[in-house]
Amino acid sequence: MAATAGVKDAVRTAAVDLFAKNGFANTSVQQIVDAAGVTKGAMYHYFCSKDELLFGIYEHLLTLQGEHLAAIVATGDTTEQKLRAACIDVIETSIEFLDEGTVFFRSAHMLPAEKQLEVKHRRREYNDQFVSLVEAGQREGVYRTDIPRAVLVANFFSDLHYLPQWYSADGPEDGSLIAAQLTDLFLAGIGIRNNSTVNTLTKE
Amino acid sequence: MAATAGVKDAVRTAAVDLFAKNGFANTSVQQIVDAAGVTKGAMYHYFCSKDELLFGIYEHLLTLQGEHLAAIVATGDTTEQKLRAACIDVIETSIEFLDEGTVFFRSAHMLPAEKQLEVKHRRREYNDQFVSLVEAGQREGVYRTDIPRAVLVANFFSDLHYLPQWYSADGPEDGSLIAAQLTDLFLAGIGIRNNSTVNTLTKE
DNA sequence: GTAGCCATACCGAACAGTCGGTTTGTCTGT
DNA sequence: ACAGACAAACCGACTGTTCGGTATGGCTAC
Repeated sequence: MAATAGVKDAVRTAAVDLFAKNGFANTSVQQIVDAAGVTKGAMYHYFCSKDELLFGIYEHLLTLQGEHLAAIVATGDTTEQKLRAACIDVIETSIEFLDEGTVFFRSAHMLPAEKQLEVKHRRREYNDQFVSLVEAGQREGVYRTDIPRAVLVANFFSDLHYLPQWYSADGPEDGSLIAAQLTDLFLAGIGIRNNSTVNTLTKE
Repeated sequence: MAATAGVKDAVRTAAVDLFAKNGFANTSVQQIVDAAGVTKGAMYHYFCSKDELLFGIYEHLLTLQGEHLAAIVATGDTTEQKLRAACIDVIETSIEFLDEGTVFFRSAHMLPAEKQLEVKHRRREYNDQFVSLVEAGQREGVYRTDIPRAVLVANFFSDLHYLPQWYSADGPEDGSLIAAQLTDLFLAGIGIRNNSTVNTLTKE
């Protein structure tokens, strides 16, 4: 089943799949290697622990989304364009890696304390960049200031957490459409006025 | 440490605490009974399994929030008043039982499949009642109809899921204030126009 | 009152199974 | 012959649960 060249990938794929379906603690190393079509010896030749398998999932997502956000911030767009692009991107990425997201939000506490700190730190970096965008928008007078920034931002990140719980790729809705809709709801909520733009957005 | 009369309560409290802090799978029965100041024998005299301990947490929250929502729906208020009250209540309840919420959203997949189904079913009941309120508001022309109801509602429930991850009781913000703010953000997002009312709301 | 009876509450050692990880050995290409 | 890539057997630690047994306290018969 696994590609001839690619024990690592086969193990990773199987691990994400099983972790998402049954949870990290309920998935044994034996189940993973069976699903990947390899043996424990092969797996431990490439990965030094089960924890590392889990941490790899976090690494991958955090790096990917961090790079995306940095690229968006570095453009010459307006603050509003940047924030919208950032929202759309992170939702679309979360949909693309839905299984990873499931594991991410459910099993972070299973990581060894040291790795948990690293994840926390890197998430904070993402969060801070995001907050900066909102702050800039507030200074420009386009976002409301009557609610703490932390609450405004939490209101958006919550969508990412919940996504793996309700979104189904088999559903009638396309990922990009959902991304546009959730982004619109968020921006409508934090805007000075509620200018609905979702109808034009979904066409571009 | 445990009240002289109350092995059950002592165990329950300790279990919620440890499950929230270390996760269900990482908490051994021995740890629970040690923290509760009782023995395993005593615990298994009252609870037939570790799973039942977990399920009890779900039962409690689901029953409580279900009753609250039913009471709100049964009032003679307008749809808008009902929806606002429902939002405020469920956020406040989630803050009051923050540890339970942590366990709820993180460890549901650890339940035996049969119990998982029951939880799913009862959550669907809550969800359906909530959707009905939004639907009524749409018919009355006060909520937008350009985004699927499922997305509108998911956008709110997501806040509940995320709450245990960022809200801290030690923080500067009061629970009721956060509830009003998050509710306002949600209602502003789904409203035909974005009428900010949070300033008056937090005074009432 | 008090002796006998019994249900309930509780104890804690032991069991049986599972798991992550390691050791040892084999095969293959160079 | 030697090193990297694996396979298979194995180990020690830990877990949820069980179960034989003890302590307590109320009820009944006399």
